[in-house]
Amino acid sequence: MAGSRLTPSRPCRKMVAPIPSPFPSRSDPLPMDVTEKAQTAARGRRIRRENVERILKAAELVFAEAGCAGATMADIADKAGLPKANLHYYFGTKEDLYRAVLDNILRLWLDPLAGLDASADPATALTAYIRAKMDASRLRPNASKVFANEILHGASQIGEFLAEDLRRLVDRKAAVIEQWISEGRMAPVDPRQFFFMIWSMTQHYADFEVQVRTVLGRKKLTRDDFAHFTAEVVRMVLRAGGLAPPDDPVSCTGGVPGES
Amino acid sequence: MAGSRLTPSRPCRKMVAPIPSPFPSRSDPLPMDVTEKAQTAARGRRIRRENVERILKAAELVFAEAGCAGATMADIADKAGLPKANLHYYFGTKEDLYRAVLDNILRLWLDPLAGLDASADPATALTAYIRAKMDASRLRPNASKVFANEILHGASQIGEFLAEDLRRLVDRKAAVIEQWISEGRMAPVDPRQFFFMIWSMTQHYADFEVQVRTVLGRKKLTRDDFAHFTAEVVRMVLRAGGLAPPDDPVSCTGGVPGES
DNA sequence: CCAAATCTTGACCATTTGATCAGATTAAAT
DNA sequence: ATTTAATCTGATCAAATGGTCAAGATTTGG
Repeated sequence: MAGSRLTPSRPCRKMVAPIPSPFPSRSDPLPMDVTEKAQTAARGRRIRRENVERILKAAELVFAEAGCAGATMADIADKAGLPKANLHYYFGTKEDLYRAVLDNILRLWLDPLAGLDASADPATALTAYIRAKMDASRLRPNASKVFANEILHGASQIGEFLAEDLRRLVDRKAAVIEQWISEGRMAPVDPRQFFFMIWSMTQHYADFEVQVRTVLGRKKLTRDDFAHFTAEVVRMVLRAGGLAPPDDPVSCTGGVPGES
Repeated sequence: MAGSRLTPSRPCRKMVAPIPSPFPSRSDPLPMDVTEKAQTAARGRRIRRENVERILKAAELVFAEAGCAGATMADIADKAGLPKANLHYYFGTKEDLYRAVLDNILRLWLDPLAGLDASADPATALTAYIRAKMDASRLRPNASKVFANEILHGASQIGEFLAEDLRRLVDRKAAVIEQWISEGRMAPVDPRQFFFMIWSMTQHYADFEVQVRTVLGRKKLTRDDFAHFTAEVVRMVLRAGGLAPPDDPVSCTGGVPGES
């Protein structure tokens, strides 16, 4: 279990906490005994699986709304419909729970980009990528917010993820962009800045949703609103990359598991 | 003074707190007596002015690093080099201090966009705007982070600012873009989405600095790094708006007061 | 130089909140 | 059925933290 007895370690306040491993770790259900048969059990035990799921869902919501420090175990417990002591039973500490929520999100984070293939048509591939990201912003805004919050406050929990997994993936995909450029199929751009552009623009619609909504004078953003945003983002990004819009064989919108 | 005796009001946790007025309010130094001669005094009293400045600076840093809920008065006091009780003397509550920090930032927020003039050359005007925003991200990253954090968690403190001041300004400047479009000087884009693009891209370099730095493998982002980012952002945004790069009479970088 | 106003600050609360635990309850295994 | 493992949970605690206060120090105004 993580340090918590002797060193309170100030859960989320200053975040000098230990940085977790990059990916393969499964950090949520540890109290079974000490993490040992957590793997086998995580699949088997029905009750455990259901409760873990419920807690993670509630936690993502609360962490998104209040940040790591602002979230309270009591609030999460309420939203999950379980007594507070139960959260500590499944997840040792608040920080452990926070990390578990982050873990889920990280997994989700790399997927869309991983699909970018050099052999595809640039405009088509990028359009699909942007759509996937916009879908994620629409369907999993809380995941995006938790991630944004973590980065915003120093990424002390996911430093290794950024430096290892994400960095590697970006290196690989930057090569794809560079290849397209060298083949004359795209305007010359710094591939990494190009990715930053796509990330910031698409995530903006989740992280800054309140601002978007308010400036637009909307009460609530609808599916149609998002369709418009998506089309507009695609247009602008493609032009930024010196690309004509793809033939658009069919306006498939991809899709992400989703929560709301 | 704000409610704190009977209704703890949970400062930053859930943010159901009262929304401040849009702009003309000066919410920082109220303990003098009850805000009355705050205005005249704020200018006069030397000690007060210096301490208020010191506290605000430290507060912006801590709020940026830890968020509103994660920040502690003790930490801010340390960074400001003053005893904690002193903060409560100048600013009533933590929430008041947070609002004062936000107030400063909001003022800073509208300025660059306000300069966008319809009579100017689109490419030149937008380039200047983007540079101003990138300078702000480089020189006042903490301001950007505090703002981002506030939006991310529901903007309960600046709802009125968004709905009134910012909305109005955006409406006015969207008209400028639309005019340029109708004059055939820009590609047709949704002006508001275009602004979102500029905001998200430029603020990304402050709010997500850790990610940018880590993915790029840098230890620290230099002035040159930012110059490169800026050039790249300008290029991409202009292309997105169907604009050729401006003649660039002189590569003036504008400038923002700055803190670091 | 005196008095009023302003500022300073260590000591001190009250509340919040993460975390623990032991006994009760339920599910799984034999 | 009986034992073992897993789960539940109310009560409780200790630390962290926002906020208060009153006495003292300093500055300002006349």
